[in-house]
Amino acid sequence: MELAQVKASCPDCRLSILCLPFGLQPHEIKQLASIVKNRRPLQLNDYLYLQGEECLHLYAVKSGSFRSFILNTEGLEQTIGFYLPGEIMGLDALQHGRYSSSTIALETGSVCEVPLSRLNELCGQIPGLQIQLMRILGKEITSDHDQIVLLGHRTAKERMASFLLMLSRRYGALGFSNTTFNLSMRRQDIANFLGITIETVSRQLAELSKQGIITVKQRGIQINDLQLLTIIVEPCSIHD
Amino acid sequence: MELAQVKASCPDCRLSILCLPFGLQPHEIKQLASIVKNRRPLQLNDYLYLQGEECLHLYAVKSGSFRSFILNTEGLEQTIGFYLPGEIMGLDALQHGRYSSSTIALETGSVCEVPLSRLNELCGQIPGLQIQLMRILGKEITSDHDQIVLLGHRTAKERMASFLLMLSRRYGALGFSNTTFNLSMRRQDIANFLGITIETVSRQLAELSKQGIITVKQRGIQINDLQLLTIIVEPCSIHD
DNA sequence: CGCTTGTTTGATAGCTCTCAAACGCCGTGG
DNA sequence: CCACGGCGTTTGAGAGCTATCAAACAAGCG
Repeated sequence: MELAQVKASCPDCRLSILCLPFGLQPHEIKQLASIVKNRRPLQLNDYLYLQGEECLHLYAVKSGSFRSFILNTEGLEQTIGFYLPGEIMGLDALQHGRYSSSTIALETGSVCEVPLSRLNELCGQIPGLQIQLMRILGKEITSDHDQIVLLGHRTAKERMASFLLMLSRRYGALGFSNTTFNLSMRRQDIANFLGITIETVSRQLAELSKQGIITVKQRGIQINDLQLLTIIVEPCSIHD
Repeated sequence: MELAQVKASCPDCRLSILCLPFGLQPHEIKQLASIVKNRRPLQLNDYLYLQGEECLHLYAVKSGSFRSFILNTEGLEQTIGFYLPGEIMGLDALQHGRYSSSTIALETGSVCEVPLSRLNELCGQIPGLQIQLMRILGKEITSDHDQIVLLGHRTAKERMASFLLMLSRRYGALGFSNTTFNLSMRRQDIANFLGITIETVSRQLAELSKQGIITVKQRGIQINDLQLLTIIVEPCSIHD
């Protein structure tokens, strides 16, 4: 039995400025909250949804973190992305109404469940909600494009630096430290996401650590020099 | 002076089943057509829009083909995707209202210009249009995810085969031959898109040609064995 | 015909993968 | 409290794929 199918409280949620309610009037946020439900918390390795499943809901991360991945014909996982609080999951189902990836909890976490049909109705009534949904979709697209550039044109060191900077920015935007954080994913997940092997991830982290740019303690990451990390990603040299 | 700023004729357009009008009622399609304008044709290497420019319009390809790319801090182009007739360009601007990539004509072609503000209004009035726009955005996201998988986990040969199959499918969907077509892009564009070098593109095409799977004559491609090409992309082996 | 641009082909170097083994953390159980 | 085993991670050595560099080749055009 579902225990926690209670109404969400978007008006009081500290994540609302990153999430669907952004830019809406208080009464509109209440309308939105009325269709959103809190799902029972998920534990490590619980599936939020499965690839191929009919998509009836989008999900917003309330707490914890998630990993989405695609299974190829050989049955191998290929990690597509990670989700942190305030981010929307399930957007890849909008084309055909079925999730084209699976999403799994990387740690204990909770999500808000948004019924797709009700959301579509509400978009017709609240122009600002439609705009914000478009913005979120646009963000997904631009971040996918960034990932395409990363995978197409970056070395292992640059990928690793870029990954750490991306997490730094996202944690920072959430109000957490942008220099000290814990990785919620395994090395294997990072490697798969970056299109390299876990050995290469390990070696690049060791290298950055040896240079003093970061400090690594298991899942714990401390960035000692954000600027150096940025320079690795964007050499800014002028040779064409 | 703009010469061809005439109204678009979505109701008569053979691409409408692939494009924004899909699923709409005839009178709704007329409404849509009333806000869409035909822009003057573009020639090879004409820019449709520039990265960083304010986004006032989305564009649908009417004829020809286009390439979108991102300039990195070193001034190097990184090709994000190619657009064929019926496809929508500019979606990556929905996040911030500015194009995050540039798009350029690969040959003489024409586009339909869709004012973003009018489109948003119309989405509020026509639920089906909002749905279809979501579907198109979802398609962009899933195809970006496919590209992420390709760049993250595929060899040069698999990338080349996958690229040809993708074009085959898209040309087929347009009613053209799915086995014989001309590449509108240079080898350099293909290489950049696939995250490999032009020499590798050339070698892989030569290899596929030597195996008799395809026949290459300059830009002309003929696929002699679609099934073999598919097997290269999806080995379907069962080892985990 | 010569120039420019784009493509193909060849030889070598280098980055990352693969394979292998050691290491460390952490739970369980004696 | 400590031994043990499982899992994830780190480290090392060698191979392989693709990039790089170089030059020949083809096509289009004045």
